[in-house]
Amino acid sequence: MDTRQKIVDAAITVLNEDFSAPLDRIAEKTDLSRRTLHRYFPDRTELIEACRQDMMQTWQTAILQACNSTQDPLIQLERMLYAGIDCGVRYIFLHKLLSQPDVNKPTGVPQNASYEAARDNWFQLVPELQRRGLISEQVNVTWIRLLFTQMVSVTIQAYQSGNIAQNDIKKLAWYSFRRSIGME
Amino acid sequence: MDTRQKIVDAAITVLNEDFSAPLDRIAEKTDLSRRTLHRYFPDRTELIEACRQDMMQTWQTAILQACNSTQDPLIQLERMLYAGIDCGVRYIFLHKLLSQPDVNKPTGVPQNASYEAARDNWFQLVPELQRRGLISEQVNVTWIRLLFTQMVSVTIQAYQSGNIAQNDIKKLAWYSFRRSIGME
DNA sequence: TATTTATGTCACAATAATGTGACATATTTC
DNA sequence: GAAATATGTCACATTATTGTGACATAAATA
Repeated sequence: MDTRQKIVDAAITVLNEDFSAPLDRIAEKTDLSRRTLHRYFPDRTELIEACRQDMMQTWQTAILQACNSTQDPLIQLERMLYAGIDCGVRYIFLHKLLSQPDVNKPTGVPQNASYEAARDNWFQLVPELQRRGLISEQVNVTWIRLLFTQMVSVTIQAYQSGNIAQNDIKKLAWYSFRRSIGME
Repeated sequence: MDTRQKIVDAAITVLNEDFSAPLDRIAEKTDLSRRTLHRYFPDRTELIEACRQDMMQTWQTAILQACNSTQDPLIQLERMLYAGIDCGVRYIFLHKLLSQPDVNKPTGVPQNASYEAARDNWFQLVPELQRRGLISEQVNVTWIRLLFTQMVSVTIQAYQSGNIAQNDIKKLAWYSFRRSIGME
């Protein structure tokens, strides 16, 4: 498997739990030496940048696929949740990273364009569902977005805990999520 | 206000976001010098330990109060959620810390006794509600516990976002939570 | 006011983390 | 098997972080 990707994967996992974790921690997780890690990523910031790119790419692809797979916004929402879960820690870390603007490179360049597009998809979806009366108008869009993100997080933790049947865990997540936002 | 407490508060907030954050970051948040911080806490581990104590104490007090305020387990659950929200970042960080056993001091001494008691209250509550048929037996206890924790997290983020009316935010949290675990 | 108490500033040593060069050893590719 | 490529090991300089002592200054208190 691609070494570079292996490093990014490990970095995403480690940094998601502890953003200031030393690079040794990441190298250790990949079973590579720190020296090798530095061969792929000259310094810490470049590694983080690579993570950001990777996360955005993965998420964008997943969300577009979810949107294009059907016209029904309800099913779109469901598949977006599954997409988030499939992206796993990537999804979590991405949103954590983007919500801490101080971490981002201070370049005014909006490299996020395609991500923004994906995000817009999301934001349009909820009001659409509200118009159709499927989600209560009472529930704030911000609130729903937070619930969504955290539901992905919960699901990942549940996977890791091993205390829950892996088969129906996604369905369970969808059940809890849609009810939490007032559906059905 | 108590300086020591001010430091612990800042530490909990900062370390919750970034566990390996340098002490300067915490000192900065308190508007104290790092030197002063070191006068109260000789080293990093002692500060973290103080945080742990503080968090356990706060949470234990809150949860006991919630339990003793009524006999109705349903209302107990609701008040426990409010208690978690009131504890704020404390609650989040406490559970994050306790779920990473490597971080804890390797002393086999169970200083957590009283906390454990508080935790047991929690764990007895859900099965009780399931017995009474108020929560579906289908939903796993682990899953509920994760949802609970994340709901506290969501609420705190919602507070911070400023996009949601502060008044009814707790009720909203309770609404989303109880529905997510299959109630009503 | 004199004295304690809390805090700040600065300098400093000790340790930890980062990033790089030089060279050895696998591993792959041709 | 030889060349190219990837990785490991070690040494090293640099920087960041940590923790402490010495002294100054501000604030509270007697």
